[in-house]
Amino acid sequence: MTRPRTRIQQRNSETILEAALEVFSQHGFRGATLDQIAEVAGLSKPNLLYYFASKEAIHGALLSGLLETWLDPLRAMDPDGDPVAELLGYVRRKLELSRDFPRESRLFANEMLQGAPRIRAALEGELRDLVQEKSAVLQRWMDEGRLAPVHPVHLIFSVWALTQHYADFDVQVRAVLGGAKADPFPEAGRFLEVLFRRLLEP
Amino acid sequence: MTRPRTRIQQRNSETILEAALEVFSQHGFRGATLDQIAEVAGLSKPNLLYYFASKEAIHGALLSGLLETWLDPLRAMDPDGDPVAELLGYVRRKLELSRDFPRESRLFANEMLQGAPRIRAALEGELRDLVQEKSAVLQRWMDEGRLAPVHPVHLIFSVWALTQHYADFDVQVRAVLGGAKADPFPEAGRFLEVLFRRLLEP
DNA sequence: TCTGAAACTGACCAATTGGTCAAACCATCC
DNA sequence: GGATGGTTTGACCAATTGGTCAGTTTCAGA
Repeated sequence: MTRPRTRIQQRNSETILEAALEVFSQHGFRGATLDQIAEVAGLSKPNLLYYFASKEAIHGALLSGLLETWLDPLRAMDPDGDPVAELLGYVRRKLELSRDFPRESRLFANEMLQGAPRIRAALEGELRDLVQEKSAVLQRWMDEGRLAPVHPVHLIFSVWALTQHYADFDVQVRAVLGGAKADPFPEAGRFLEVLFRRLLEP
Repeated sequence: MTRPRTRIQQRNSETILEAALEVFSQHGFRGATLDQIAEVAGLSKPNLLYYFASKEAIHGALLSGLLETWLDPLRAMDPDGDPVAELLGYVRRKLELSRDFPRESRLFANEMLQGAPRIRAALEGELRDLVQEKSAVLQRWMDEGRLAPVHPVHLIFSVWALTQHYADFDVQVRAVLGGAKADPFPEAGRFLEVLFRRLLEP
C-alpha cells in the first residue's frame, strides 16, 4: 500500500474504504460486490479500480491495520499498574471500540467465521505472542495474590467475547432490550465492571 | 416445509441441508453458491432445486428450528431449582451446543452480522419474550438474596457471548492456544464455571 | 413384468460478477 | 492557450450466478 499522493487520491481512497467497510462488514468478502461498494461510495466501478487493483486489495487494505487497532488496548495494559484497575481499563477500552467502531468489529468477525483465511498468520504470530506476554503478566499478578486465580488466556478470551458481542450481535441486543431503550452501552459498561470486579478481586 | 415422503427424499433433503450448513455457515447467505452446496452434497445443481424451491428456501429451512435449538437450554432453566446451579447448568448446556454444533452457531452469527434480515421478527418476539420471562426469574432470585444482584438481561447476554465465542471464533481460540492444545472446551468449561460462580454467589 | 410416478440430468438462459480499456475529461503549470 | 498528467467513464468481456426445462433414468407397487 503506497500512500496517496494528491488530495483527490487521499479523499477518494478514504471514501472507497469507508464504503467498503460498510459493505464488507455486512456481507463478508464473498457476499460483497464491487457494484455495491461503488454505489455506496458514489463512484463508478472502474473508478474504484483506478484506486485499488482489485476487490481483494480493498479488503486487504481494510484488514491490515485492523488487528493493530484491535490489540492496542491490550498492549496498553501496564504490568506495573494495579491489576484489577488495569484489567478493568482494558475492558473499558475494548467496549469503547465496540461502541465506536462496530463495523470494524463485524469485519473482523466475518473474517473469523470464514476461518480467517487472510489473517491466520497474524493470529498465530503477532496476536498469539501478545496474548502469551500479557497472560504471563496476569499469571504473575495471580501468583502474587493480587488477582483471583483463573486461566489467564481464557480470561482474555472472555474480555473479547463480552465486549465484541455488543458490536457483532448489536441487532439481537437491541431486539431483546426493546426499541425504546436506545443505547445498551452504558448499562453494558456497568455490568462488565461488576462482572470482572467480582471475578478478579482476590 | 412439508415433511419428506419417501426414503430417498428423506436422505437427500438431509444431505442437502448438511452441505448447505457447511457452506452457509462459512460464507454467509450471499457468499454461498448453489454450485458449492451441490458439490459438497455430491448432487447436481438441478437436483438440489428438485428438493428445494430456491437458495432462499434451503437457507430458510436451516434457520427455522435453529432458534428453537438455541433457546431450549434457556427454557430448561427451572424457576424452582437452585439459582446458581440452574444458571451454571444453562452455561454448561450452551457451551455444549457450541462444541457440538459450531456450524449452526456460525450460521446464526452470520445472520446477526447481516442485521438478522430473516429472523428479526423472531428476535423481537419469541426470543425477547423468553428473555423477559427468565430475567424476571433471575431478578426474583436476586431479590431473595439467592443470587448476587446484576442486570439480569446483560447476564443472559454474557452467557451467550462467552459460550458462542468458542464456536464462532474457534480459529482464533485455537491459534492463540497453539495447535498442540487440541480441545479448548474442557478448560473453557472450568473457566466459565469459576467466572459465573464468583459473579453470582451471594 | 409392466406402469406410472419419482428422481435425475445436460443443455440452456438471463442477470450479475470482477475486471479491462480506449477514449474523454479536467486541473495545473509553462 | 497549449501541453501534460492525473482522473473519470461508457462500453465491453469472460466467468459465474440462480434458476428452468424437456427429456431420460430409476424405482416401487400391482
